[in-house]
Amino acid sequence: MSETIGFLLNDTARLFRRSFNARTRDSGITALQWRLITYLKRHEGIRQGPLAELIEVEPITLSRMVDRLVEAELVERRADPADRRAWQLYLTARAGELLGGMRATADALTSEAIEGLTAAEADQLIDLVERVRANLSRRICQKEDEIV
Amino acid sequence: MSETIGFLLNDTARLFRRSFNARTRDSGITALQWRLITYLKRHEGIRQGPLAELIEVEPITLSRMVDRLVEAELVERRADPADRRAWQLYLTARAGELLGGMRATADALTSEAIEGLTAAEADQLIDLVERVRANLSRRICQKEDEIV
DNA sequence: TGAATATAGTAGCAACTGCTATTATATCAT
DNA sequence: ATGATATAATAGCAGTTGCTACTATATTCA
Repeated sequence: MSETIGFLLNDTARLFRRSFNARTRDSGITALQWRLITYLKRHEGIRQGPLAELIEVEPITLSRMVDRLVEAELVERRADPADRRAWQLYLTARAGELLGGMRATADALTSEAIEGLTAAEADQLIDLVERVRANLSRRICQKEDEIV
Repeated sequence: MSETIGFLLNDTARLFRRSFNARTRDSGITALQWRLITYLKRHEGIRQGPLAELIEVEPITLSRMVDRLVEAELVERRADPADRRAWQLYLTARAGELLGGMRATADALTSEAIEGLTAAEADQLIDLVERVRANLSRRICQKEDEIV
């Protein structure tokens, strides 16, 4: 049964996404797009590479998410004056407008998800998952090759 | 910060998948395909619908995973003699051969993921995530509509 | 300065996921 | 028995994710 943790986390994360997306379908924005926007909110002007590293996805994954957000007029790419290969990312005014409602939705979903957990248990959940993430994140940085 | 749990779970699950896939690339089988096979191992002859419900994905999602596994000659669809709309799913001999190696890989990855956690903490992690999953799963079954 | 190397980002391909709509078959009610 | 409804599975469309390979630009070092 030792594979349970990985599958369990995967299932739970998927249910989270599904629930969030079901509630925000009208807005046309998904859970993961919203997440990207919240990161961007605190790092305006960041380049794609560092942002990809920050949220631990591959650059190409981020690139495509940005494509869609630009298409939806939520994010703006501006040329980096210091490096002609790079883009700097900025939120549009429209993104700012969306943030409030999304936040309320996310808060409500989170409350429902941790229903029945004490505050201490919720804290511990976060702590434990963060430790697991750190373990896996370290592995990824080692590129898996050295492990065999 | 209350959206953290959802994102945290999502990130961690993704890192899990990535790590697993990096180790099993040679075999040509992904983490999620392997998971489906382990379920099938214990429910041979099950139909697609009930299996989709069991692993809590949409029927169409399962249908496509089965498509690929059939293509890879790991799963076999047999017509249900009692219902001409339905398929019964069976593992092939080839799937059985793969299971052993995969299991070892999954076990190793799990150990690394929970490195630094005591046995009690690992148990608690599973317990807490399962409770969250149950909360979300209940929501999904209510179809989200009644919640507004 | 000019060649080798590194970095920022993207293209093609493919797997996973779900929504809405559709087809084929089964069941139920009249 | 037949018409209405329900169920099993799939088709089209789209978002997320990552691998490998590639282009364009920057940096380094010889």
